[in-house]
Amino acid sequence: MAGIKDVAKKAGVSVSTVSNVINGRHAKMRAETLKRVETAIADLNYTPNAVARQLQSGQIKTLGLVVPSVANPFWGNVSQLIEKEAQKRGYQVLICNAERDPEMEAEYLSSMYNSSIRGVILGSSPVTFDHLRDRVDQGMQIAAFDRKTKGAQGAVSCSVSVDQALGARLAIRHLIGLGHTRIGFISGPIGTSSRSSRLESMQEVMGKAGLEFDEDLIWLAPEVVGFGDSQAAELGRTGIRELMTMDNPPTAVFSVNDMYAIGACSGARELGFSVPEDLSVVGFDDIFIAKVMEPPLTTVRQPVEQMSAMVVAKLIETLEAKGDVVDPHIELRPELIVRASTAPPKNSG
Amino acid sequence: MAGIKDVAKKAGVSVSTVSNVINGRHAKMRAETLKRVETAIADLNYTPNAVARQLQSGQIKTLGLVVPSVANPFWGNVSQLIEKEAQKRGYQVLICNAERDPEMEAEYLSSMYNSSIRGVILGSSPVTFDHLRDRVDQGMQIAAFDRKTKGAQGAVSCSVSVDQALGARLAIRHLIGLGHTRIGFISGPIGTSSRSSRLESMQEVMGKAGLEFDEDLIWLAPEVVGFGDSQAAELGRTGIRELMTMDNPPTAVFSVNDMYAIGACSGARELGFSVPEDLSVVGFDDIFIAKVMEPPLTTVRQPVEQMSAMVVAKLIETLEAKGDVVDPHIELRPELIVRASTAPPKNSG
DNA sequence: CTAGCCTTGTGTAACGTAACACCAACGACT
DNA sequence: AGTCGTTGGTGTTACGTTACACAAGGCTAG
Repeated sequence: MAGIKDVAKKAGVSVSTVSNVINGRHAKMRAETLKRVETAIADLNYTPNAVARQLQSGQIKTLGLVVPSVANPFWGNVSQLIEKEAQKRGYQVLICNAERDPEMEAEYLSSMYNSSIRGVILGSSPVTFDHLRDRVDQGMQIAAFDRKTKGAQGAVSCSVSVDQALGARLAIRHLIGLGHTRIGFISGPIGTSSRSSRLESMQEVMGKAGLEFDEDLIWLAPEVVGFGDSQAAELGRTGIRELMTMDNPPTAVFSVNDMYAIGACSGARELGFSVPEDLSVVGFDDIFIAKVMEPPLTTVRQPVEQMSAMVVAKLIETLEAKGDVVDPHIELRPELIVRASTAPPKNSG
Repeated sequence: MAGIKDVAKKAGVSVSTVSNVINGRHAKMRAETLKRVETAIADLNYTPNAVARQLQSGQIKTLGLVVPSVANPFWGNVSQLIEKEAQKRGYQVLICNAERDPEMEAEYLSSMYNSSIRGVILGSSPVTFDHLRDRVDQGMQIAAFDRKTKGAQGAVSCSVSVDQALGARLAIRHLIGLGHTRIGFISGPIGTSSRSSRLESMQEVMGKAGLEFDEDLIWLAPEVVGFGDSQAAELGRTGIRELMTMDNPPTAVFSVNDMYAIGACSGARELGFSVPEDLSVVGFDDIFIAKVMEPPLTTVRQPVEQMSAMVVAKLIETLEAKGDVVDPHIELRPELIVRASTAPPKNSG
């Protein structure tokens, strides 16, 4: 409860002097005065009020981070990496679970804006940015974690992402290379840029390979506003059940992320199919579970450590730069990690 | 950038009037005045500055949440549940990953204190509270999510947890009931209250059952300051390797949480042991993966939805209450979920 | 006719800090 | 002796909001 004034009084100096001490500007200060102030601070157990500081300076060293849900280990991991990187640079991070709901997203951004936060990382960015337009106009800097600018209509000032299309290509080519021709796709609603890229790229690769692309093999979870990712595995399970009980089921399936893939493996097993003998499964992200599950999951790895470090760097650079940031849009290459959940289809082997 | 003054000028009223409008105190206001103010607000795209509000009121509707790491799906899930519950009551949540490091914990608490946050939920509470004593003395209210007051020395003002000892009892009795006599324990460093409760209870149950408790069967990960939970599965894998390559390996293992259990299953498989035939594994928490992994994991479930709702309620009540809170310490019953990772030991079957 | 009371606002002092301009004392130099 | 520069500070304003006391004008009642 002690304020700078109390310290000043106790030390017998002015508030300005105390302020100078707090902010390390004691170069031209007598050692004795400095010591008096420091003792007063210690005696009163004084710590500067961050709120008042902020109001005065107008600055705040906090970054916003909007993710679908930290209940998904991918986003949990990313959140922690981003927080750590930001901390290194003296920034805090405010994590928000927006559950891919544009309305929540808009609300979080407003609330951040009102708290003077001016830099936000969007983990899973929406297809359109209309709902964030006002914030952008007010000067918020938005960094995207999953897309390049395409379609962002100038709303995004920097971005770091994996080449989504390449990721899907790697996955599908791998399956085609194994001899699969009927390949399914399992995903939640296509409400984000990354998801639509992955699906489109899959269709393209199959087309180029001269394979028929059966629309029935695309399974999308029903559109629910505000679902967390905790149910993603459940949805994957439901999806694979519907796909595998069709007349002409797929022999392989590409999941939009590892959570759905885990669910798909589990669901297939329940129906008596074994992975990879009866069904090959490829995921996306390479969350830690992919390696330790049974069978270990073949998946497309995103280099999250590198990506996290880079978004934080780019966003802070954007925030602090006077002029333009060099090379604000970075796209990294994902990597296919082949493990044991994929194999040639039965009848071809 | 528009402030309340700009609005006042534009609407031709005083700042007080604008403030009244913002805060919904327009009961005794002429409709025409109200409308003028509202139009001015809309025209200027004005939104109140949260920082200034806070400074003025001294109040802030934000709760701190300190967890080991949101990279662990258990804590990711809990974080989201707590955030949701807090939101219902008009509070925001500031999530911090302290990685079970007392120093980080202390730093986060200080930083929160300086930002006027007065209520904090400690997800995984440390064995001692010495490093937080100063904050408590300054009036911060701490809610524990994993223990009753025992040992908290008055530092914790409310708590909601599962009966840790009961959870361990359920797990060990289940294994004993199946005929196991050599039961291992796998965990990270015993740096938290919940972990030591679980281990102690395990030893007690085995003693009462007349079973020898072999100290060699306790595997603890090496003490590393500031490890996240992302490596927990890896550690479980390492742990089971060491245990299973002993001269007289265990036939069952109780893991301090599901992450270690997943790692243990994976590590056992790598050595050629199958779960549950050669080794039974019991986890703790019941994270979503437990259900979908292969084999599905037998584990002790914590009712996290209920617990999350309750801590938030108790903490807010503590914060807002004038007097004492009724029944501030709640202990819920965990539940053993028997799935397929446990079976009778080979030689007994 | 005036005291008293509503109605509908207004003016100003906080909240805790940082920035900026300013100032007293003293020695050195011309 | 007067001027200048340096050292080591000080006083005040502003940040954007809310709270609280108060005021102008009209209406009512005795």
